[in-house]
Amino acid sequence: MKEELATRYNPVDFEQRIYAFWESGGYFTPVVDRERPKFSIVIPPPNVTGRLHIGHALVNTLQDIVVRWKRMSGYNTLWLPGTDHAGIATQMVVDRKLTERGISRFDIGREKFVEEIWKWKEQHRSEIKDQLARLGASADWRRERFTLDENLSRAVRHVFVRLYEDGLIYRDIAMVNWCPFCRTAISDIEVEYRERTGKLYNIDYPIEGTTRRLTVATTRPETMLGDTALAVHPDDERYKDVIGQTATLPIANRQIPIIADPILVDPEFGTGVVKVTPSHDKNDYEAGKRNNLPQLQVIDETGHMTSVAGKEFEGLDRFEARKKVVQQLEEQRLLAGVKDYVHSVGVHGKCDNDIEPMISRQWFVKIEPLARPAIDAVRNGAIEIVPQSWEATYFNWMENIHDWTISRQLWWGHRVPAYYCANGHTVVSEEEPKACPECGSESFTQETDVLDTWFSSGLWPFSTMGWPEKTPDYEIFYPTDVLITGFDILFFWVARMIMFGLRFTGKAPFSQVFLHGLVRDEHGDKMSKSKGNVIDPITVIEESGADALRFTLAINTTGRDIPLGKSRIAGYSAFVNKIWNASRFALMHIDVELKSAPQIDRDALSIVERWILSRINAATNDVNKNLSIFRFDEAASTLYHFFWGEFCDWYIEMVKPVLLGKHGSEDDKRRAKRVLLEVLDRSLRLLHPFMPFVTEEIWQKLGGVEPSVMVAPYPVAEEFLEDPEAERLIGAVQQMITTVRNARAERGFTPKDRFTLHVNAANERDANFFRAYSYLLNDLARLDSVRVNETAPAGAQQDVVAGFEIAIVFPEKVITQEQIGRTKREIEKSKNELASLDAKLANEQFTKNAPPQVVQGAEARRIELRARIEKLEQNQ
RNA sequence: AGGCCCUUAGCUCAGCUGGUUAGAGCGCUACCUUGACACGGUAGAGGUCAGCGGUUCGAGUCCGCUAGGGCCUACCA
Repeated sequence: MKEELATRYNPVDFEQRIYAFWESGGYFTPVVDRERPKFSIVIPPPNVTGRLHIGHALVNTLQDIVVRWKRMSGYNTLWLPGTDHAGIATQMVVDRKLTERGISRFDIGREKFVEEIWKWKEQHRSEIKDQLARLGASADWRRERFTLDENLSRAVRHVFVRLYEDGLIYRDIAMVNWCPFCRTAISDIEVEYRERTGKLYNIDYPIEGTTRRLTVATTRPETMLGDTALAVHPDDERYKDVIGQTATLPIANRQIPIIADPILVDPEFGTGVVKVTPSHDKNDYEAGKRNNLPQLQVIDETGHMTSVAGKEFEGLDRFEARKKVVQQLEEQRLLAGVKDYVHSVGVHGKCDNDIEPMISRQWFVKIEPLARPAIDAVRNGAIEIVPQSWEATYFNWMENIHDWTISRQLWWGHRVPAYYCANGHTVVSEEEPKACPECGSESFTQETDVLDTWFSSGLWPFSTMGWPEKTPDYEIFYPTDVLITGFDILFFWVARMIMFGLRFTGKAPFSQVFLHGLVRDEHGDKMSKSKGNVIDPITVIEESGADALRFTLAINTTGRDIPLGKSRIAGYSAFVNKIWNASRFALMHIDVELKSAPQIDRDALSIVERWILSRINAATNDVNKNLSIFRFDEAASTLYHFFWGEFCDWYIEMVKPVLLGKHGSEDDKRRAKRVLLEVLDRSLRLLHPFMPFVTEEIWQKLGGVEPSVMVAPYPVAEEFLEDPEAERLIGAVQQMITTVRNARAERGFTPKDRFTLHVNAANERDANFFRAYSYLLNDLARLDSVRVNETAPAGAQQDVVAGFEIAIVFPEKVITQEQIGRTKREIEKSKNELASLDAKLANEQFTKNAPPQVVQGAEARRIELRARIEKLEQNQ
């Protein structure tokens, strides 16, 4: 035998050593073999911007559970890891670092800045890898990818060119969401809306040639400098007469038309008059186009006022300009009122600055033709979303999808593969063109915009496999099987992968999507630095071990939010400790190695052994079933209760007398050791996907054939291990033991006091069982003897347990008040239940309509209740 | 405004196609240092399943309404 397990469970002692053992053994790497059934999955690539948080710990734990389970179940398994260049996020972080050093990115220029990011990226990539390794992620690091790798970049250019040639990518001047802080356009879904209490300003616009004024409400008075019309509803009686007249725009003193627009104006809302600012509001932009209104840009791309806004406003920050406009309106007595107003404001999710709608020239993907097949794929079942309720959200978004703004005015990312020749012609091609096909010019400048990060991550499942080349990896491992990710990136990422995958590979990139919930604190609140409830996974791993963290995450993953707190982790850390100690106990007695252990002779097993094998078989069945439907919580819970509640609490206690030589023969002992080894081995293999480190550390001591538990076969349920008789009899023994312990505690006896237990068995087979296995009752219920089918003396406490009449003979008749009250309550409860059962069984509708087993169950229960009531009444 | 989801023990949650006595973890109470484990063992207390109505022989589970909460999308002059 190998050296023994350490006395204390201390994960820090072995987790990193074990990970190195796996990695050097090459167990994470699948074979390149087209014949073997495969299972493949790609990681949602973390951003290269920093430390992994608890959400990463969750998503990667879940993936690793599935991956280890599939690998052990015989699949040629690939888990492909990697990182995302995360355009804006990464550029922002590096920019900030430079600023701390007193350097502006504009000082060093694009090329140098991008070099800086690459340096920074390289360092963080390895940190991310290390952190995933600490978690136990069995990803194939030999295939690690990065979205800016040469191969992946080629895939991006290829897709861009094909979409352009198909007319699905176009360049246009349009109103987009602009972040004045990041100085780039962003797409609609990158805008987050925040409820905010602002002000609603009522501004009077004098009508030219009259004394009448039209009052307009706005939350953004500074944009009035760019107004080019006022609008009313054509059917609004109040304003019919002013349509076609002109109003004076205050401050700017420009004349603007009063127009009618039924789309823009809701006569029920506010004053029914709207100011129209085509350059700085989405709806006004559309209205401007409908009515041929001029566009006046008064705010620039940095959020400052332009010269168009007027001399005294030029260069002012938009919020400063707001104050100044309000002040001037007040002075001119044109401010009709100000009130607090709660509305939602669009901010850029990455930097939290207010979005500025802005007209600019951008690249777009015409998305509707891509969305249609992606909707169909989910609708016809080619892709299954779990939990299914997310499908509604998916359809709702996909069916109302808007064109995707893909260009970003950043330096970090995939540069748009469009080239402009000296004569202004545009050439879109994967490589820089030699000559312009239109004019023959050989001088080109490449588009400076880069692509939205999600454009490249949308190709992730196949670009990482070598596509557009038909590489062996692509042919073997694509499409992938499952995608596991958070619901928060359903639109950003999942939907885009489906659209691109279908269009370019002709296949759905995965057949199942599991969307997990958000990790929250133990009270269900969002984790945030300001609340101080953030749990750092690496700290947890250092304190409690990766296995405890993983198990806690798994057993709380239901498809909704996942509450996580210190006390929970402590609870499952106790479980890992329990596994450790139970294994230590087992290893003290086990004296053969797995690889040389003799076959178990099924016919020679004791009932206790048949029972535990039947139980682990049921657990095995349950775990496999639940893993296949992503019920990580159920699978983990089953293992928890099997190992602790059945294996430790009952089985180990039941075999102790045999192992310690207090009961049975040497043969019995040898067989008990063999079964103990069997159950421990199966348990460790079952538990391995959830807690890979501790199971490996222990399993190594068992001397198995395989070099690692991670490549040992995952147990599958076997029908011949099911044993209803053993479950019935051992179940009865357990209930009897509990009943005796209960009576002992309630009558105030100590564990040293011994009693006699009488058991009545209706048939000889059961009677023989109780005679042969009386040592179980004697030992675990602390009895002096068990009498089978003998008449119990008067005064014994009678009961019916699991269908057997029992009687406990106490050394003296001690009945406490507690006991009397309890018996009364028990009798009353049983009588109530009996009454309702009687009524039920008397009802023909029930006996006729209910399934036979339900009726039979009710009848059996009635018989037991009657017997029990009779016995309990004798105790009074 | 539209959609999705939630309301079950003190706390956080399970309860799969409706079927015996509604479960778990943590917390709580009492007892126990028994030769794997006090990160332990044994026993126990604790629930009108948000409310109302309906379908059914039977509802925590299905349907409708009401109240409260969360999330997403759209809009907000």
